[in-house]
Amino acid sequence: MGVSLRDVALLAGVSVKTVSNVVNGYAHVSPATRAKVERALSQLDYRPNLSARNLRLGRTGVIALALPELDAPYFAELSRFVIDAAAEQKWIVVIEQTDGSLERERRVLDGVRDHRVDGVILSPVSIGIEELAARTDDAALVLLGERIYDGPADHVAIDNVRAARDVTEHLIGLGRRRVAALGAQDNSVSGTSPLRLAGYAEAMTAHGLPQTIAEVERYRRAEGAVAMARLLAAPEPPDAVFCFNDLLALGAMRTILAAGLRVPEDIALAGLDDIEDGRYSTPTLTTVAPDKAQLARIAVDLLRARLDGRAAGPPREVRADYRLVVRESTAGRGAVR
Amino acid sequence: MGVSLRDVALLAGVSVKTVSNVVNGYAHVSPATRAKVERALSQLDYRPNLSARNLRLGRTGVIALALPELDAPYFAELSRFVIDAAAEQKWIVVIEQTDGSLERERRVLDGVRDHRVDGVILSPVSIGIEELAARTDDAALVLLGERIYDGPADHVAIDNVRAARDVTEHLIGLGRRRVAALGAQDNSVSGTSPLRLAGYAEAMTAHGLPQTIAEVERYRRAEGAVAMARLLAAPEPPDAVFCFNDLLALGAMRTILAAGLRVPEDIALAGLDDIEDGRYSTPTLTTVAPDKAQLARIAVDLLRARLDGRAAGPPREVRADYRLVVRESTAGRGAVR
DNA sequence: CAACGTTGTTTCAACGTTGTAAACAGATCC
DNA sequence: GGATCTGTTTACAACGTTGAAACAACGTTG
Repeated sequence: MGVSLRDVALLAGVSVKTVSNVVNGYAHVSPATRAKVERALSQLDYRPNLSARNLRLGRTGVIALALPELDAPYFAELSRFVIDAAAEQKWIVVIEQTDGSLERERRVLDGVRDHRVDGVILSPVSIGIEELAARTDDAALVLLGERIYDGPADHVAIDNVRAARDVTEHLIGLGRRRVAALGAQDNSVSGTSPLRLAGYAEAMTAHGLPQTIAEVERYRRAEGAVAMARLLAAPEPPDAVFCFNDLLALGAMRTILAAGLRVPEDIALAGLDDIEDGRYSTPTLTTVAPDKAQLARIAVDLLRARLDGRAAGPPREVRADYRLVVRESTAGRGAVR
Repeated sequence: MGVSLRDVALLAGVSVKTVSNVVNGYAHVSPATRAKVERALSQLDYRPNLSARNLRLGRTGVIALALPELDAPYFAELSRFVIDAAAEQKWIVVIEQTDGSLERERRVLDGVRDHRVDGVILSPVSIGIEELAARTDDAALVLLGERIYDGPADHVAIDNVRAARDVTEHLIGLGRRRVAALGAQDNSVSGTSPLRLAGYAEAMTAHGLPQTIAEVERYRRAEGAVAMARLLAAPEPPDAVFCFNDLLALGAMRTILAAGLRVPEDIALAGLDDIEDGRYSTPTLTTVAPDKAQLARIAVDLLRARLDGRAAGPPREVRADYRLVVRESTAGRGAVR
């Protein structure tokens, strides 16, 4: 085994606890001993044994962030923000990919009981409200995203319905009338698409416009491209498309441009997520930008509240901000953001 | 805190150690007590405290797998195999993305000293042999990939030079004479490209053929597409291209097809990595398939050897197998694999 | 029947850390 | 000179676990 407090104490000629005090920055240590200890510390290159510390403190200092997929840019970007927000609490984040599988989601939650992690931030896909409610552990848990509202745990998300309505309104505001929605899903695993569809429908209905809906299986570029091709093949192709996320929009954009049509002149295009790629596409992509940093911070704060104040309290529902970012794909090339 | 052995022991009316014995499947426990204990165990839903166990055993049961990027399909696929191989040792794998940054690579190695992980499987990019050799910790470390050979730690990789030569020979064997290499890098961070370039050069020289080399910055689809466009624009475009990985090849394929040329009739195309996408592209992609499962298993085995037998021993160099997988992109559509 | 082995169970100590409380030294006060 | 306070340091115990050793009960052997 490595160097322990005992070894350092022996070398410095003080008690183990004094070394511990120095390591933890305890105030009342005389400059002389502090110097002495610090010399011994660096001489032996002491590193605290985290297992021992965790055992003593009853906490691991690790939280899990469980997401359905990491290769989706939105989740990858969100991860960064969570890691940063957690770092401020001196927490380490382990990221788990669930693939949306029930078994994996369960296993992540078990991590709390196994004392592997102190808490979990979960973007649930398969696991149900009932099962979450049935869990007896006092697990600190924050739910993320659109799948579960008013569940048995703290929850943070943007207002998807309103966001979708805003984008749709924006497209209608450009004078477009044949505004299509791209990204509906009939496999109801995702909680996202019904909400965004609802927002779209609200806006269209409010303006007395007919709805055109293209379905996809998954939120990926390729699916966006294929679905867009179907829309183009219709007798009356749309003059604007609201894609339920940016990846779909980028796929759709490729199809439109490949067909010799122009964005936004022939078809205006908007997405949702504000991923990096959309800022550098040609044309750049209008989108809804969830405040990812805020989202992450809220999730971490909710977790901390549960961990600190053992105070149970009812689950909290929090909305994160978002803003509509108008770029070239709805404003014409060369337009200023 | 949760349920401890003590709680279970109290309920079952036995000693703490007996409960521990049952939990760990120790042989000499009478059926009667075992049943009694197991009832108490499940009644209280006991979960061992890993911090305590780790402290006692001096091991964490966790290893780190540190890769430059996870969104590259090759690394993503490799991760799976490492996780599986580690699971057989009852090890948990935490995956760290280093982005090839020196600081992150160092931090991963520090994980060993912090008792966060028992060992590390690292695909090094920035860290140098000298620094690795200078590390005083007895860290169990296995290096992966092409960057460092004959370093101060165990190492496993495929024979890149030979693999590259084999592919090139295959292309030449098709009767092609203007065989280009796509994927050279002048920023020498990657250890991969010089090796693959050397293999290509060996084969070309052996057949007295002139070399054509296209450079890229990173191994991504888009770069492959752009580099291929440059090759096509040359006065004498190639009739075969060996791309240094599959992503580059898939990018190149898009460019070729978009230019109205046929694969493999006009230009034969081969990659290296055998990623999923290449099996479903049109045409399917000829490639070198490193035995990823074997690669992963060897890495894990090397690590285990270091952890079990404290026996130091000199660093070991191991070569993993690979095979040339001929698909449509060099064998004509409809050809059998 | 004493010595010995086997099986089942327990006691003890230790892994490295930190909170609590107490001990200690020195300064200040009356 | 004793009491009190402040600042610094220490002894102790405990977190939950498991290896080593001890122990008890029982059967086997010479």
